[in-house]
Amino acid sequence: MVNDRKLNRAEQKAQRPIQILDAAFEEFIANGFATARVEDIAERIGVTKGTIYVYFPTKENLFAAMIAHVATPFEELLNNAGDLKGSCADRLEALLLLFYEKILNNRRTRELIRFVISEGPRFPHIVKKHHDELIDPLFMRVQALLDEGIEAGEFRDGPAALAPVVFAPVIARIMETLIRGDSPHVELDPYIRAHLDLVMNGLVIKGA
Amino acid sequence: MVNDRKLNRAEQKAQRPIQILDAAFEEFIANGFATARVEDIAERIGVTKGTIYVYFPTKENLFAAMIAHVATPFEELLNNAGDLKGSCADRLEALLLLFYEKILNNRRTRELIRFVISEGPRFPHIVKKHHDELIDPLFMRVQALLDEGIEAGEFRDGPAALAPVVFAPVIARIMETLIRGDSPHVELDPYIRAHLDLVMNGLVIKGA
Amino acid sequence: MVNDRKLNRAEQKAQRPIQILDAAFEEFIANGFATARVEDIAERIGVTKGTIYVYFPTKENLFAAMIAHVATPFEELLNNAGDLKGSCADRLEALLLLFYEKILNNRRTRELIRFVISEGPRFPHIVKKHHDELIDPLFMRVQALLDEGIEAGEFRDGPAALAPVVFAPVIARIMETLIRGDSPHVELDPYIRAHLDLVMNGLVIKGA
Amino acid sequence: MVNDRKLNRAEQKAQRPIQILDAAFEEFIANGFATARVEDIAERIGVTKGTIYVYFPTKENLFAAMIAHVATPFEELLNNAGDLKGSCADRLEALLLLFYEKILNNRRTRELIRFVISEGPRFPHIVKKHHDELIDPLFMRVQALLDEGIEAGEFRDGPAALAPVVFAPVIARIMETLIRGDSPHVELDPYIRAHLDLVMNGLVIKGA
DNA sequence: CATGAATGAGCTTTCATTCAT
DNA sequence: TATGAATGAAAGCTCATTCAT
Repeated sequence: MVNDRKLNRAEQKAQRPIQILDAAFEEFIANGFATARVEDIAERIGVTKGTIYVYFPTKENLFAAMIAHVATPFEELLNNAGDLKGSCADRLEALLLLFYEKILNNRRTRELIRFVISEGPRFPHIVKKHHDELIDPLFMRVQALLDEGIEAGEFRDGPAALAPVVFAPVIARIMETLIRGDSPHVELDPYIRAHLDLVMNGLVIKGA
Repeated sequence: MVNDRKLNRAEQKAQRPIQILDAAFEEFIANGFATARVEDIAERIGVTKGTIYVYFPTKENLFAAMIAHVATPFEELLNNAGDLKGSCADRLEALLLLFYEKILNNRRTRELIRFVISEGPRFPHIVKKHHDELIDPLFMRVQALLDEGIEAGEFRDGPAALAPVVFAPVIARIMETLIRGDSPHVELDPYIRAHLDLVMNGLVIKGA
Repeated sequence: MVNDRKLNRAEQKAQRPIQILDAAFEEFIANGFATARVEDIAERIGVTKGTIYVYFPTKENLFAAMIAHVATPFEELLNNAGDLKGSCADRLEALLLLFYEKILNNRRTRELIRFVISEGPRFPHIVKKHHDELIDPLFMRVQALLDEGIEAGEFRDGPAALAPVVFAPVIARIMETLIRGDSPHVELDPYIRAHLDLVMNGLVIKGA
Repeated sequence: MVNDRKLNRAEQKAQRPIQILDAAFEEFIANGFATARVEDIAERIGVTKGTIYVYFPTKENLFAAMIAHVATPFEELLNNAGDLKGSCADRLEALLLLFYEKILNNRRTRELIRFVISEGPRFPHIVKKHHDELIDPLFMRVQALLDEGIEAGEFRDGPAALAPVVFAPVIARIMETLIRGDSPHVELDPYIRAHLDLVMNGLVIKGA
């Protein structure tokens, strides 16, 4: 019991920075960097302003730490993307579906992209980090698969085999979600089906 | 010359609001709504803070007016989009090229989209207006062409014929431009070619 | 006709300062000196800010001129007060009634007193002027009549024969009107009757 | 001494709002609501602007709180007024003397009346409160005593028995004090004597 | 560690005043 | 004379940040 409580306290303290970062995430997406108030972040977890400054020296610093915090799951995503099996077309399809599930369908990743667009001009390192650690690896992953498919004679060797274009509908859907929230113009399932259908018909060599 | 001077007073007055809106556009995209300073907007056109308030009662009001100001060219765009000729495939291609030229390649339109994403949560009417007057008409225009192509037997009647998916690479490219500025990962020409290639191969019935 | 119009124009110009002072009076009583806006004063007479400054160099100056303007009728009041006839008691009664009619019942005089109280601390010369030209002469007038009545054996020679006390109900009624506006606690007629009754019973020697 | 220091923190915090209200009182009577500067209020107690806003959300709010603060002593006054003994005439005299002492002779009460007159048009709730809680109860108290005296055969049953008229010299004297400050036209003692003398001679039935 | 009173720089907004026309 | 665009000195208010407890 005593042990338990001690552990809890210690654990609770260890949790504090994470609580703060989570609260900061919510407050920053709701209000943007400039408009969000440190006091409101503190209030979300039932502490006072001063406490935030125990853990983070400035608001800017807190913002950067929050970005790093919510960007963490990417590594996992990129790792999972390596385990696919089957034909190149099957793997491309699986990869795109994985992106819909892990990027679009994940609030943190989605809102991270909003930060990149809205705060990017004022926080260039966020943009750089976002590309170096998320976008570029994703594109490379897709491009590698496209190249492999061409080599294997599965995909047409045309200009169409450009990762950013193949990937574009995922991006566009994220944007729509960021802008419209949860009342989309077109349901997600038909959207994904149309995306895959277009890519498969546009890329795959029919006779193959 | 004499004429120039004669018109000066009246003209300058008529120009002032436009000067302000243009300056506001620059300052707001550079700093966002909350961070932009009214004084800096004034300085850009060589007047003082007070002058801004002669024309716009509040900063928020100025922001909204600026949005309306930069959104004006849309009407022109949508009008131009009606004059296309040729097969459905040709017209779809022409339409997409027009979008690249008029939307992606137009700084105002591009940055307008950044505002929609970054300030949307705090200015919901901007989002609504943007959709009602820009996005929805564009999608409807594309969808109408897709439907016409299917009816005419030019396009496959598959799930792929979904306007947002066909249009997605334009959106994705805008996003990349917003984020990376003028140093793109992939050059624009090959990107466009890949987009059109994918769409044509994915949609058009080959034998036709 | 031509003559008529010319005269009108000239007259109209001569009227301008008076129009401004009247408008200033209204605006200053509605909002106080600090809160009243020069622009609103101008608007009341259908001109623009600049016009006010053609006639009055500063807002403060305008305020002082307005005070002098609305204080003008006092001279007339004090002159009228000299023409009374009859016994001292009759003349005291007539004098008090005259005050009710000319001071209480005159919006300009009433509001002038509000200015003395509310702006007095910031405009000491208004207070001085108000006393030298209005209050002191009035008190002296009343006191002279009281002294005359005592001399004549009409009034008791007691401490009660103090002008400010005899005059007090007029002042108190002005205050009530300033504060409550047009919905008095007690109607004016019974109030005046009570005032005169008290004074006559308190002052006049019954057997006389 | 030790005690002094121990209580310091908690006490100082508890005192802060009162310090602010007292400072606000001084600044507002010196300059009026519109002209008074929050920064000057802060300076009076050796803090900065921001501190005021820790305790009061707006200047207007501070003003209203200040009014409530200085109006507190009224309750005490009205309670004291109930303990009088003796004949109706004696009690009336005692009551009027009490008013001179507690209302005229109390700077807070006096200046409160200035606020009612000068800021009343912009703060109607102050006027209402002032009447409901101060003026009306006072008049009712006086009127009750007058009625009792008439019933008891001590006072004449004439129109003179009107509380506002009987009370008027107190009001008028307050006004004079507000306007002239500490250099009155007539000394207070003879003024009060004249007031009581007039009332007693005007009201009391001599033979009684 | 956590608090929260206090700070002060900085921003929006107002408005008396000026001046070229 | 009259205008009204422009000014700029305030003033109210906010909030990231500090620090004694």
